[in-house]
Amino acid sequence: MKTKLAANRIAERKLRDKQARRAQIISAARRIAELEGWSNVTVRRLSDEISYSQPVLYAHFGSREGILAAVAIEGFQEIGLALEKARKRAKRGNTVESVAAAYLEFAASSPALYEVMFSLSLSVPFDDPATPPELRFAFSQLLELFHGQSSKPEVLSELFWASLHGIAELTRTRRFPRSRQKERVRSLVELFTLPR
Amino acid sequence: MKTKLAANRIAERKLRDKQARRAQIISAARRIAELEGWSNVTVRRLSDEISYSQPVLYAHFGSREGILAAVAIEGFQEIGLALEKARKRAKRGNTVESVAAAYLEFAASSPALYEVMFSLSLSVPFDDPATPPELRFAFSQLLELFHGQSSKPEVLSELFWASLHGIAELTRTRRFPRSRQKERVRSLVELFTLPR
DNA sequence: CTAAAAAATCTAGCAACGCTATATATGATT
DNA sequence: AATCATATATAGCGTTGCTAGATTTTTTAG
Repeated sequence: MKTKLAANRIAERKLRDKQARRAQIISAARRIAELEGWSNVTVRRLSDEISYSQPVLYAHFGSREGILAAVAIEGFQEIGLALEKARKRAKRGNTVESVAAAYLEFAASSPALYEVMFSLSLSVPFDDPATPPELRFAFSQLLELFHGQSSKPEVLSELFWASLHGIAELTRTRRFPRSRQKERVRSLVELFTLPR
Repeated sequence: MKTKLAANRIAERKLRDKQARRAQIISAARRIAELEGWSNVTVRRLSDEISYSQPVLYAHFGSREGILAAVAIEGFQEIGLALEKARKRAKRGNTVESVAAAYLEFAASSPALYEVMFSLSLSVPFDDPATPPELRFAFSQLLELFHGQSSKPEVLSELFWASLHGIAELTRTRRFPRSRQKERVRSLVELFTLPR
């Protein structure tokens, strides 16, 4: 009897260790990516950083891409929370602007994270049930914005999302000069808050 | 004297050969990318396809990334021409819709090409003089659309471009269901043709 | 026409990558 | 304390981008 309880505690500790290491790996990947780009996030480099051999990483994530996917999902969770916060904080009628600003702020402040969220081919439709809940939650924050406002809230929020993504991406890759960013956002908000 | 002329003809022929091979390489890269994805476009594979050894490719492009960049520029040239055609063909007042459709059609019909056009870090601002003319021409087609229409044509066309790019990208990576594509485009056109 | 010079091309190999079969060490069980 | 299971490491495979050096081909010049 006593042994069973002990075994349980041991199993729990092992689980904790496992999760801690998983978090370490993800965190190291994010840090390196943000500082040196994703091409420097190699399995060898990560295994160095966490002082374990390579196969340990493969036990956790299966592949290098699995690691990136985990980081991407963390990113979707964070952007979802950021958008929710922005939406709830905003004064009535200001939600679109507030959310747009939060979205672009997120993309600009963690460019590598944002990059991996969309460069990966984990690529599943947003409304698919197989889609990770973090993604659905993030998108639901955009949906929320146009819920009562329009006859086609899905279409409008997809469009809004596409616009934000386009701005974020073209800014990240330096196609857009940062100088006009404020005007761009102002125009965007105007377009999406016009009476319809 | 005769020798000099002969030397000239030889130089010309060499130049032609060189350009032909360059075109072969770019073409092979595009074909493979479109059929099997960019990860299968390796320098060895390309050197096989054109029946030359690897160093020849490096003499032409300097690096694998150089090859991709050349493909990307070809892509910008083509999309520029496609947009110009669409703009000129359109009936008065229909230009926005026509160009939007052409843009998305281009992205959808050559996804790998479109991917490399934006995934690369050749990344230079659009109005920078160092930017390849192919890019500037493509963007000028969008600028043209809002030239008289708005007080800030740059901002509006940047916004339009971002929206199109967002839609293209989120469709390419299957985040957007194709089913609503028509409605998305209709809404987009509405937004950008509203009296302002 | 032939030998030297130049240009074009290939061979062979390096370092780094993702990934894994196999061996070894560590920890739990009886 | 001996056995078993689990965790971890070593070492290596095949492939990649890239390049130094050897070799062949083409051009030039006597």
